[in-house]
Amino acid sequence: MTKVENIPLSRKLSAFVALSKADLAVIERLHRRRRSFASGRDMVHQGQAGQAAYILSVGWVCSYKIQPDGTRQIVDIQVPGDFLGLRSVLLRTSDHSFEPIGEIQAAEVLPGDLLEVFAQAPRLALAILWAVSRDEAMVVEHLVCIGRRDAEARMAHFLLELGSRLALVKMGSKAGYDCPLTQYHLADALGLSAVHVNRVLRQLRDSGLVTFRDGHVTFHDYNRLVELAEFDPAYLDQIGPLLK
Amino acid sequence: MTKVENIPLSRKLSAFVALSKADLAVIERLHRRRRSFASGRDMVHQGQAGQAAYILSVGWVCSYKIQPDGTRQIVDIQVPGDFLGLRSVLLRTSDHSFEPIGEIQAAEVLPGDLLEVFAQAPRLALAILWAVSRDEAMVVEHLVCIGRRDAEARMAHFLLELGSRLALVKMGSKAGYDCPLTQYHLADALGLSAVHVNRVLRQLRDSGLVTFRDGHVTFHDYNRLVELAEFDPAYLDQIGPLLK
DNA sequence: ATGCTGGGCTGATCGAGAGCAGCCTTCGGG
DNA sequence: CCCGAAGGCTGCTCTCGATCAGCCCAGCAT
Repeated sequence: MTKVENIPLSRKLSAFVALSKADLAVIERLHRRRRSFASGRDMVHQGQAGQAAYILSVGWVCSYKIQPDGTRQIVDIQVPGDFLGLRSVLLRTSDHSFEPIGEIQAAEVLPGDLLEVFAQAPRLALAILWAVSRDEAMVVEHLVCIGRRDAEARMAHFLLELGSRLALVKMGSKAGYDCPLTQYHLADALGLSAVHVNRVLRQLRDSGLVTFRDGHVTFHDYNRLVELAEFDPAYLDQIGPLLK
Repeated sequence: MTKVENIPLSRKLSAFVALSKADLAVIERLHRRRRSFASGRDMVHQGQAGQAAYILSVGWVCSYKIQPDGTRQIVDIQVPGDFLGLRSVLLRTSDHSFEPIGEIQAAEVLPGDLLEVFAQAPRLALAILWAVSRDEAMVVEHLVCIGRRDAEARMAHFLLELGSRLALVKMGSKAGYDCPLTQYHLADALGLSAVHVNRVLRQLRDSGLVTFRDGHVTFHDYNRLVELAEFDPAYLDQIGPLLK
């Protein structure tokens, strides 16, 4: 068993709140029901009822919605330390599906566990609420990206955001990060065709900004990329006043 | 002062939970700090800190994000009974702006009020949490629309969703509803140009599906429109198991 | 009365990105 | 050893929707 301080969720929250021993103990307890899921097989399928939530500890997951015509839209990517499916605990049925990208490990969280956290570790509960708000802010930013930016900016923004999120859990830096996504994932996330994703990636590579290749993202000129993407990490970095 | 049962928030929540006398009393108390806002003047500007949240009682509001290049994306529309700005209470600064569409009235909600609700009316608190989740589900659906549907389907979906939401607070039906939005609002919400919005509206009108004109939306063939939009109101209608 | 502004409407042109078609490489399984 | 599938890559054509330009009408301020 990894040390509590190295559980991705601890790392992520620690970046914003000083976690007490008690908080860490609760985080550890939350991870008691470990589950593994195989690549590609949906963990939760849209429309499914009575779902648990999870805390992702190893691997990546994407949450998406499928249209009747077969096209899909990836709404969000989860990386280690992220919650997933919290909303399907509150609503009866899940409104979207979750697909593991590669083998993953996640801790199952039942409604009862949440009540426990809220009762025993209010400070941690607040931190979780904050994390949920942040996820929501990310979805909103994603919406803006798709609605109002061109393909190049979308891609740049997406890769930068992932970088920032991974940096929080020590899995990436301004130099780059490992990334198990395929170009199809990128297409489904950004509302583009796979073909066009390929071209955009080449464009970005040719202009010396960023390389996406062989499961690795390498930033060549972080600052110029930020500029191109109009990437403002404020919505990722800010901490709530209630947590200070 | 209107009767509590007719406050839009009561109407909306009543559609899903049986509210007790005590719950209604709390709702009434939440509406004690009434504010009016003039058309077009942002109530909250993106980046502004230390904001209150509001419960909208009269009029419509849109929440949007402005890009550096001036284009804007409307993320969501609020109609009577909706919360707005709840997230900016939890995060330090608001990540988007709110613009009243026409004169509006809203009740100010301070962080303290929320704590009060959670302490005194846990059932109502759950209902609020549910409402927030539902709002989130709407944003996700919006994202899918923009990412993976063409202009016509987007428009149809948008008008239908608004219709369903308004029906909840008795301000609309399958026949139609009053709608203060301009074609510019539609454009900014759907990620289209105003010009194209106009064309799409004409198309929908010419094919006898729906008319958007003079501040009124009229459905001519609700079922065919639902089909065109692939509109599935499941994400709007479902109630959480915890509330039953 | 006259201009001005906001909202709606239309035509013509242009371009980003979709769709289609096909090729290459790698990798895992019979 | 071969085959097929998955992922990546490229060229060509075509379409959806952006952009530009301009007109119309109603309301209102001067």
